[in-house]
Amino acid sequence: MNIEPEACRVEDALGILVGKWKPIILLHLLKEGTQRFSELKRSLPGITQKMLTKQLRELEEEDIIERVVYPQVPPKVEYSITEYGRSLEPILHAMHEWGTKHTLHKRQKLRKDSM
Amino acid sequence: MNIEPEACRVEDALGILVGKWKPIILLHLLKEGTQRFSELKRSLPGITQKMLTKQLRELEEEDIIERVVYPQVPPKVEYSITEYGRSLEPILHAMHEWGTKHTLHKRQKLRKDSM
DNA sequence: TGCTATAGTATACTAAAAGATACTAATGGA
DNA sequence: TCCATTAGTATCTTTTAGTATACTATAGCA
Repeated sequence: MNIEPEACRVEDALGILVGKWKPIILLHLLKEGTQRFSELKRSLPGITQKMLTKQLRELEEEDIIERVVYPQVPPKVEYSITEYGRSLEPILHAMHEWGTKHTLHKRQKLRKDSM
Repeated sequence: MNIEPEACRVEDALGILVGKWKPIILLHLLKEGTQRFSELKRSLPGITQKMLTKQLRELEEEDIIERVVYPQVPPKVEYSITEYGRSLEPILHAMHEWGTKHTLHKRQKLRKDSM
């Protein structure tokens, strides 16, 4: 792994995953498959329309998700993970694994600190 | 992988890695081993003292790095990755791998768009 | 005596991310 | 006729992240 500033690409992956909502959006699309805008919104309690739209547009821009508009009223727009987007799965998985262990670690630390 | 909001731990890993400087700091410590504050600062062109201190403190707080102060003047403080911190390596590696592919992907997309 | 080096802290500032709230178009149904 | 529905925009405010710059203590050295 070449970590020289010019060659280090860790930031690229990070840049795509970063944001309060992006990881959850991706995990949902990975798990549930194609989802409508309103379905995603319901799955993400607390997100505003504006934020959801923004995150989706950014992910679309990077070819991570695909947006399909059905020309009907009321509107219907479906989002799904692209094949390319699926390649992020190992990272998300590694982070989830680590996060689970981290929770234990923190818990142990708390116990130790309170002794 | 359980992605339910209460059980999803992806954010934990992300939270630790996020920041303009944290990944680079970690990669440097992983590659070079123990480093003094000033060595790190020289390795991170553009970072301010305040930022470096802040990032290091946050990483220390999470047990990712260890800080050792030598009681001498001028001061000497050494930072190194903990065993626990090393467990982040798979994530960093996966991100680096992905980032490398992503660069190619973007390049191909640009070529396609300009046709 | 005054300078350098080290690892910081203090204060003020700017920029970016996120949140709150209100608004829109067009159709189908009561 | 009026209301609900959907997938958004438009504006504004707040919060957080990051930058710039100046300051500190103290030993050793010229």
